[in-house]
Amino acid sequence: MKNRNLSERNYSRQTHVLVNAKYALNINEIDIILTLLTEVYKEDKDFKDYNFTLADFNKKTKKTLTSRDLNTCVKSLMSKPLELMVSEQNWIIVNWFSYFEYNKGLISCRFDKRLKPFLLDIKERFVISDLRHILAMRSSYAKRIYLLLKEYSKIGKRTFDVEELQTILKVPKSLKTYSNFKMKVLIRAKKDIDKFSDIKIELEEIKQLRKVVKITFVIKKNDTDLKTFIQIIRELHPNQDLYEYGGRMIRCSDKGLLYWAGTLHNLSKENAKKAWEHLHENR
DNA sequence: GCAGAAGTACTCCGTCCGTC
DNA sequence: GACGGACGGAGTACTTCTGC
Repeated sequence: MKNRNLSERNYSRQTHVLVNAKYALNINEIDIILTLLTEVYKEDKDFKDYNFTLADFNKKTKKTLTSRDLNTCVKSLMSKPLELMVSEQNWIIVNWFSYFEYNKGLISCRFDKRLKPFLLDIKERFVISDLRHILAMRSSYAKRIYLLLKEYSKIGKRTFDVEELQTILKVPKSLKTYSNFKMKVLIRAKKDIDKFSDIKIELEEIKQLRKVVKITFVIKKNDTDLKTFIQIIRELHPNQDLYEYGGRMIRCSDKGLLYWAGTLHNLSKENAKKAWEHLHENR
């Protein structure tokens, strides 16, 4: 079996149809899918078998999954197909993966071939997402809503019927009640998206009498200031390689100071300022 | 008064983390 | 990598509030 570790790539693309598919997954299930989507390349003609170690997966996602966790997660994932609405007269119900194997620490899997039109050789509307933004979010609904809104970030807003959004997210019965839905889904999603992603959202409720029937998400570029950005890096990526400058890797200490990974010496004040501005601009 | 939103408290279960 | 306990998020149901 050819072994190929996970790449350091963080970007993936999905078609509009796939982003808007109806499915309900928990955090780890979504993270597994989105992590493996970063291994799908634009020029790929077909899906490959992805072979990697559990340690490699944990390294890329900053998780600490055990083989037991993975087993639970994959079993759950394989029992939750997604529903793709290609058009009004054309829908597909399919699993994300055709198989998932774990053997002595080595994981092997392959996306289901039915997903090819939605992940390979994409010509229609698609969404590019940065795995780092999505992995940081704590709510599974935040991850889904982020992808749904990312597609419309250039337009600046997206309106959903409340019921339509609940259907796409496949929320349980108790979250069909708007107050529960707002508190457990919308507000939590806004909090995570504002804090961790490249967009910021505002919620506008459209009512018929007293009933909220539509929600408009107003989408803005997240201009999180440098101070907050440094705080996020301190919290989420302490002592990890951030970027290479002049052949040397730069890291951030848990105190928020940038240092050279090789020598452990702090950057000069001037270099640190330039480096933070570079990281902030390219976040 | 009624319908729907808002708020709160509770349970359950998955995830995380420390230990081995 | 496995295990067990702690913790927090998800889900649920109930009461209170608000506006038509």
